[in-house]
Amino acid sequence: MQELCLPAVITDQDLDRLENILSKRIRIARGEPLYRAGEVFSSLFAVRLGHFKTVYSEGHATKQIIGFQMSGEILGMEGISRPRHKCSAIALEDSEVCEIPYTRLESLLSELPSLQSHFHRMMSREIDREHQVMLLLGSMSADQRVAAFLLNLSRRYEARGFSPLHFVLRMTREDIGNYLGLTIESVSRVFSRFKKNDWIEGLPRDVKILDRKALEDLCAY
Amino acid sequence: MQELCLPAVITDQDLDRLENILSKRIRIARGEPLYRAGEVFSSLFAVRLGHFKTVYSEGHATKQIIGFQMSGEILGMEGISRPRHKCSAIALEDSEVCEIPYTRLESLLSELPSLQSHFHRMMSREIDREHQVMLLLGSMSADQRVAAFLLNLSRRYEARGFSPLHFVLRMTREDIGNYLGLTIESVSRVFSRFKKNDWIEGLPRDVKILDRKALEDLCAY
DNA sequence: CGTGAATTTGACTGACATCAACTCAGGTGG
DNA sequence: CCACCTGAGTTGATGTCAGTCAAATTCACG
Repeated sequence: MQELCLPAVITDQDLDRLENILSKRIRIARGEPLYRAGEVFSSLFAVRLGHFKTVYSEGHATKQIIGFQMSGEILGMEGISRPRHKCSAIALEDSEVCEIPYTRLESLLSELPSLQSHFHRMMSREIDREHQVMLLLGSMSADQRVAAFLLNLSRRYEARGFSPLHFVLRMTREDIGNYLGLTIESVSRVFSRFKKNDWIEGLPRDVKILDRKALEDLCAY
Repeated sequence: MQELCLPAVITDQDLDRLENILSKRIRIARGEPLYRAGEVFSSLFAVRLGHFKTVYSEGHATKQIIGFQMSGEILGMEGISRPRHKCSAIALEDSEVCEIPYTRLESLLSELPSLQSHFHRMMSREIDREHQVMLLLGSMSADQRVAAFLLNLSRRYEARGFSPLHFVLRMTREDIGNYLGLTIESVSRVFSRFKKNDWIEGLPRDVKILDRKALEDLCAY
């Protein structure tokens, strides 16, 4: 339940109803899609366990990774506006989600003003997150992008009670590069540079942040 | 009222109430902010007349133009998640908006399921729009970005009943460059190239699209 | 161990940025 | 009415950061 960060004003009775909606759990194996671009939208999903990437694909070859989702985050909000998903959500490891049928959620929102308000904040936060990515893609150097990426993961793990300075990258260099608008090689070179500066260690997948401030200063510049 | 594209199922009585909320009009002179980053969020705004740009500013020098809004589009949704705006909305010409006090909108949404559903689709569409911008910034060449930008404007003017092939750019080259992650000079060079190819004419501000297909093919590549 | 995928590293290239000069339109004041 | 100014836009010369191509290395897994 904490995934939705429900405000305290919601009553136990309300929670029961929400619990009811959230009851259906789904397991997704590593590499498998939770949903695919083109499929009919019908539910949101709350990540319970594991990690996902969401991939936007416009027509032909062009693919863009829109974000990486970890436990407690919501998948599928981009589908609300249209009959069909325009993104795919792929599990980066064996994962588990709760399905939230959208029509049932909507009727519940009408009855629970505080849940409605919470839901709107959640969508708005997604918009805000994307603004940050646009800033990153629009005006940061390769080094700044990777630093911002690491700091973002760091903050999110910290918010979930994990170490903000030591975590495992669940995605490949290719995924990171695609997300940050860089090539694999550039991402790799930046990591090597950070390592040489003693800002991080333990690559490739296992990351220890040694000098958080250096990374922050780099982004702030 | 057509700005919100209200579904037909809403009754006249409902409309009266919405009309009530939307009654307050505000005029904004060219170059003036409708709201500024840091101000307390309290309302959404529906653009009635004119054009705006929304600028995201993180801390110090970094500014990123997030989008350009024209009549019929909604401003301020990024503020819902937080006490204060993180964007500024600046009028690109003398403009007029309707203020939509957010708390009143929220209570109305609870009462009108179809309006609620419409509002969610609107936020989702904004998320989807930003995905497209991320694709553009993450993996398109300078030429493709400018072409995509022109085609996007073209479609939006067409949807409003204006000519899709002849319109005026309300924003400067600097604004366009910032939005597309390019410099002024690069934007200018791309326009010149398009002009030389006879794909467009009538620069600088007045744009006639002569070969829409060429632009589309360029993006689709 | 051996095989293929992921990652790193190096040499070279190219697209866009940077720096700088120039053009043009609009507004102002003499 | 025109000289002047200012800011937007264009164009050219040069520089650089990240992409491309290629090879080496490490890692995961049978």
